[in-house]
Amino acid sequence: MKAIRILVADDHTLVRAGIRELLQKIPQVEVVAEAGDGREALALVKSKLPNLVLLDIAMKSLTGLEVAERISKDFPGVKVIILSMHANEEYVMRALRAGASGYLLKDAATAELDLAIKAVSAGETYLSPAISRGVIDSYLGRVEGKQSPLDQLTPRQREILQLIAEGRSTKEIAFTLNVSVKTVETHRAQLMDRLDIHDVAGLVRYAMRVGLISPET
Amino acid sequence: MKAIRILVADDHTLVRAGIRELLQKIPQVEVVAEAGDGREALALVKSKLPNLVLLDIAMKSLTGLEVAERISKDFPGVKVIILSMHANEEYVMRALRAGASGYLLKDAATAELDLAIKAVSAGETYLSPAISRGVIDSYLGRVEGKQSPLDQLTPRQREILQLIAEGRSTKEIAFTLNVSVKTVETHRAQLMDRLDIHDVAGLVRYAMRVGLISPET
DNA sequence: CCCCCCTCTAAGGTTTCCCCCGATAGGCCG
DNA sequence: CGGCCTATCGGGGGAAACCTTAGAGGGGGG
Repeated sequence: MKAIRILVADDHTLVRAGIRELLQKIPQVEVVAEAGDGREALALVKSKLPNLVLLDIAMKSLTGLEVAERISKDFPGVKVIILSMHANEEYVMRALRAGASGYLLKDAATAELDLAIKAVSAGETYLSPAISRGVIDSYLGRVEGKQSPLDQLTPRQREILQLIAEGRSTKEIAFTLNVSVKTVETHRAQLMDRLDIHDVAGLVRYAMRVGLISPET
Repeated sequence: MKAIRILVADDHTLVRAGIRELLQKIPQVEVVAEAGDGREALALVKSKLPNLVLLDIAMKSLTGLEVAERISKDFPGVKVIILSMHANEEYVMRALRAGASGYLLKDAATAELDLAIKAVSAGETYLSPAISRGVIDSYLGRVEGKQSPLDQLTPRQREILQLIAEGRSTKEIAFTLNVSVKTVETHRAQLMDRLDIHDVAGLVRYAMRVGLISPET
């Protein structure tokens, strides 16, 4: 049986290296690339075509959720496991909706990593015990998923909102996304319109509320 | 030469295991124990008497900073390196004051781990480059130290920072405070200079960190 | 099948704001 | 007294935001 080719994406170099070491001890697993942010992760998925991607949820430039969404759209064969520090139900829901096959807490047992990878590779879904509990509860309680406020934005708008909230200037954003400054201006105007927020400060606070960025970003 | 005996404390099992793997690849380093929270770390220091302790800053029951403080009081021979995700200057200062000999960012290069351990074992102090910069700056600015983050701003500057973070425009602020737009601009420029933050988004996040505003504001 | 809506892209023109310079006046401290 | 810090303003030029308009492409409904 051939090895499972894995891409690891996490913005903290040490954590990433550590995970990589752990993975290398698992037989039939090969780490083919590492990414330090969301955009890089996406590019590497394209070029390396891994079988599975381990995505940290809190990354610069594109969140793990955003990346998961694109992967499952553009590369349906590539499995995604979200790595997160938080058992936040909102995150879990968004992760699953974004097409992730697994959601692993960073304080999971080491053995879970192995388990999760094997399960997901086999086409199943793996959730850390601490959160599958919550998902089941919510399944029993309400089937109707409450929609995230971010759903009122297009993916492009979310992306630009995140970059704005990270403090990037319009020019930088335009350069990063390879579009013109005018385009970015339009997106910003439109997303501000939709959110009914008309200043940068409000955007930053909004982005923080919905988890697009953290205060330390 | 005998091995450096190390204790690793971090509440995320996966991260801890990863770090352990990284450490085991360094010659003359032996991981003698792992702790999942602050209290456990302290107990293990007592029973295992390691030469060096790697402490995550964000731990349950006792933070890494508190643990560091106790270690340097009760076991002055035990060196401490703080591991943190944030280059937050406040944290760095508290860590150093708590007796830590090193402050390592989790997004540090893998090689830094080795470097830091060697330096600290030799009685020196190691700070990740990204933060030693800030420490040096602040050393050059004020030798007597003592700054709770907001204390470096004048009352007027704090007031204006808060209004900016609440999303008020320069013009509105000027009107509210009964001063000219130019005055507000000057204050803003000066406070940005002091905080070394050069965009509104950064100001908003800063204001939130220090509690000047809340996400719901 | 065609048309309309949505999304992403973009430009031109106007307005507003930001930044770099400088300046004055009062308070505080050695 | 002579700095140093704080708070207060202004001018001018360049950069950025804002308003309007619009085309290309995808997807759904009549």
